[in-house]
Amino acid sequence: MRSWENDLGPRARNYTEKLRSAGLRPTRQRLALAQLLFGKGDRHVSAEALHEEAVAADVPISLATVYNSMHQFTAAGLLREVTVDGARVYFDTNTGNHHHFYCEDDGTLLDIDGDAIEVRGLPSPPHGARVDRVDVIVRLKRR
Amino acid sequence: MRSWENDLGPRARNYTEKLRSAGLRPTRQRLALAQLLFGKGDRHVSAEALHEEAVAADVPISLATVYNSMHQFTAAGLLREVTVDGARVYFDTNTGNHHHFYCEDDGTLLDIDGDAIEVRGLPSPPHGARVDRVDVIVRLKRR
DNA sequence: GCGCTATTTAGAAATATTCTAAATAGTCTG
DNA sequence: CAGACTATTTAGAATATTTCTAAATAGCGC
Repeated sequence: MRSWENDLGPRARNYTEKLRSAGLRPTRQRLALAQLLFGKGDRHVSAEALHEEAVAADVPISLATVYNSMHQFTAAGLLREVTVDGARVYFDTNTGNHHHFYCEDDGTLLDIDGDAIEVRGLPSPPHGARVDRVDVIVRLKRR
Repeated sequence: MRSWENDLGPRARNYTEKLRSAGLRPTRQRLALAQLLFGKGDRHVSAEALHEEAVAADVPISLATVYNSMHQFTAAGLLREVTVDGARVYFDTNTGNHHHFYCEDDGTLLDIDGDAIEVRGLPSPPHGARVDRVDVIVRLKRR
């Protein structure tokens, strides 16, 4: 038995269902990514980093598939994209109401509970547009 | 007399002073960019777009110089970088307290006066970090 | 298992940005 | 204003991230 099969373990069925209800076939690659992403706590991860994790866990997967899957997960509401610097996109496993601290020095992200924050005085959107989401990014520097 | 010299016109001295007080030599390229950027109202512009404008105005300038200058202007506090989607960086001539509407359909940016908005309940930053800036991005979709 | 289609893949391509080192242009001095 | 000194600009190569392509593979229903 190969390692990636072993690693999926008894939880595999959970993600199988999760993917199926999102309308995504539970392939080995998507199951492995789901496990890495949702297996333990909220995460902020780049495609490149996730690919490295998968490879390190002996899951054979290409970078293109990681990108494909991340976008499919995002479209299905399983992930959210976070853009904080022009350089790369992070995928956030927390899809609930929340915002972010962004540490400009080391590029780390930290969740801020959405219920803790209130944004007042927002002007109404221009004609013909509706508000899709409000993102608050608190940019940090080392003191 | 070449066109870019002509185009700089009587305002050139203003930007000369503006650049000098920012610690930047008033070169022809920087003067032309300053004119394009600050000549009329607040703007959100990408390096590529600004380069095209300059070329269209018969200002001989390379894309590398546009990038260099934008970063120098930003470091000098004359511009601000705005990141809304991973694809590119916008340079914003409004360096005051404000936020943005971002139209996801066509990529346009619109300023929101910073005094109109209040963000309440912000948690204190993690130990050793200070808040550099709070960015509010209101993402819009067509209705 | 068979066949159908979705998915994955390697590698090329596209896009945005940065780097390099050689040429050019401001500025200061006399 | 010529000469020298250094900052700036430049073309083009390099890098980084993400997307595309079309060929191979793998789920899944029968």
